[in-house]
Amino acid sequence: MTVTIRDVARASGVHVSTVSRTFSAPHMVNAATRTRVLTVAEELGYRPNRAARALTTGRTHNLGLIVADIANPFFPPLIKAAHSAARQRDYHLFVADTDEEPAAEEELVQAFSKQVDGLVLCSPRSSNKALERLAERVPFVVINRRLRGAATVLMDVGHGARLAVEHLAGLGHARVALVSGPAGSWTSAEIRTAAEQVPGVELVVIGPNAPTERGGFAAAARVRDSGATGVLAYNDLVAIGLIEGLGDLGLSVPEDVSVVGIDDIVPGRLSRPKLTTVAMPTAAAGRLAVDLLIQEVTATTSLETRLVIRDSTAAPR
Amino acid sequence: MTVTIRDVARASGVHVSTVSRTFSAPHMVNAATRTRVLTVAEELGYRPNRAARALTTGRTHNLGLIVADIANPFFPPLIKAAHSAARQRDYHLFVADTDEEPAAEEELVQAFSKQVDGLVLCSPRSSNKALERLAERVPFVVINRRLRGAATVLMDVGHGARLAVEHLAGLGHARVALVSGPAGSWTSAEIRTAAEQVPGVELVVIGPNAPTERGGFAAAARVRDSGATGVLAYNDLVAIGLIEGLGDLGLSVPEDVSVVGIDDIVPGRLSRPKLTTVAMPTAAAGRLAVDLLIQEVTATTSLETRLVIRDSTAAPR
DNA sequence: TTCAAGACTGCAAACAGTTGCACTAAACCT
DNA sequence: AGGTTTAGTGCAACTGTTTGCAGTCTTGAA
Repeated sequence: MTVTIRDVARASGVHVSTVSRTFSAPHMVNAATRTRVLTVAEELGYRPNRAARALTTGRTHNLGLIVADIANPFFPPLIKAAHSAARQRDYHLFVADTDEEPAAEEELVQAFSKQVDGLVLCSPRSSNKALERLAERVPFVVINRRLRGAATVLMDVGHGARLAVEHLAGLGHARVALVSGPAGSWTSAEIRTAAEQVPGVELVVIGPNAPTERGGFAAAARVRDSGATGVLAYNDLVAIGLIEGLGDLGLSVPEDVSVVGIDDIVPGRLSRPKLTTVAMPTAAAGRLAVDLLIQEVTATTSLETRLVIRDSTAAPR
Repeated sequence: MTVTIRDVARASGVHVSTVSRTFSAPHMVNAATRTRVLTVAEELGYRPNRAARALTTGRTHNLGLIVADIANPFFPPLIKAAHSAARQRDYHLFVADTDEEPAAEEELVQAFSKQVDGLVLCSPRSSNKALERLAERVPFVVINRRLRGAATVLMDVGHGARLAVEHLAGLGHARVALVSGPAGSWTSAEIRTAAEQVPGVELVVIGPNAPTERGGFAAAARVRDSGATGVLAYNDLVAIGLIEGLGDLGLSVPEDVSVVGIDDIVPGRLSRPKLTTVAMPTAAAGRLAVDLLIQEVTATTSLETRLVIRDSTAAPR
């Protein structure tokens, strides 16, 4: 049925080990034999069975990527970039979704451990010690979370948040609301610390909030009541929801309130007004994580973020 | 290093075959032995190696999903649903992106063939004969394309398009523009045929266009010149681009022109005006495709679409 | 001419599991 | 009591590939 290395060996009159070598160590086999084997293999449609190969070599040439929610617009560009980086080096990529459940995370890591050479974990929610335990089973790199001992890829939201608040300050906003994310989120803390350090603006924190449109929508009244004229939202979805909520309260953006989001997801570019936001280098992060994994280097990288100014910010009235 | 079936066998005083059976055929082993093996395995942290298992059984318990572009908002909900369906039955999912290149498609199918029990191909662009050839190597189910002999999951865009045009007609639009997609697209043809069948409206086709915002933006002038007051766009991105383009020409939606999109992607819900659109059951399609694959049934399914009326359509002036 | 080195290639033992077959006891029938 | 079934377990071959070792054949040098 399926054509194996033995079929190729038989058909080309050499031993299986020679066939094996023409694929995994071509320089060790005579040029003539090599081309003969290669053409026979081509004719027969032979492709080495990676699973079998993995058995002896211990390398599967597979990688895994675990995210909280595939359908969250933040992740697809990251997944795409990771896939492309993996593909370039002839790796295949498992993708998995934890549905925001930390338990699923651990389960998935375990399940993948024998089948991949490494994993990329995006913003993992598991405890430090759980992660340390898992690190013994399979190498991984973590995106968007600090974890000593593991390779990490960070996106410098802090810097981005500061840029955003400075931008608002520069426009003349003296009172800025921070519509924060879920309690205990590493990113949320990072944003807050950075935002607080900008001189000349009074920061009022509103939250915690769900990291969704609804979260933003629900925060609208509190934003209005805060007296802030500028807002930094936990992410673009929150920002979009907030803009809609403010609209329902009769406040328009950017005329009455300026809003800046974080992430630079596609819907932010498409919604009206076009969202001013902190662009996260998600594609770069995905690509880099995969490269680190394949090269087996343990490093901590911090990727730069930048501010994308569009139509949701302006000078206060 | 890594704990194998032999370690478990030794530690629990039975033969490897018994350990093997306690995992893959528990009813064949004595209850007492079974629990003993199980606890030992747990202590040692043993997990069966799926790749090794695949070697003898021929089943990998892996599935593959190939899409044109992971970052296109149309796909993530489908991927997520496919993943969740796979996970429920203890399958792992490879995800791959062809970057819109048919050649990559064939290459990926080949590369995956030995490593998966089946593949899901979303809107494959390869030729019929290429697909037929590939079908010999690995079972697959096709989404959004008719292919005799293969299991297919269709979403009935035709019906959706008809609903959309009827909706416009019902509002009083007598002349409707169809801003079509790329030449040769199955979907595009499907939409057109259906739209033409609605009585009482004059249909003008504008296209082909790139299936992106830019494609829609670029078509704005031709839409204005067509004299149509209602528009059905190839997809939501095109619709959003078109709305922006019309805006730049001084035409507002829905006051001057009504626009309906297709797909019901997230940005359509978030942009202003909120887009009236034909909802595609992408999640259902992903889930179903995986189920068909796992159950190895060859069926042709057509999923219903429905019209979601929001703010981008109204009666003409 | 003889030897050593080098280039290829074959042999066979892994890798981590599964599974048909054979074997042993115990239980069940007449 | 003797034969038959049945449950449980072990044995060993097999899956497709890699790889250390050993063997053969050239080739070049002394």
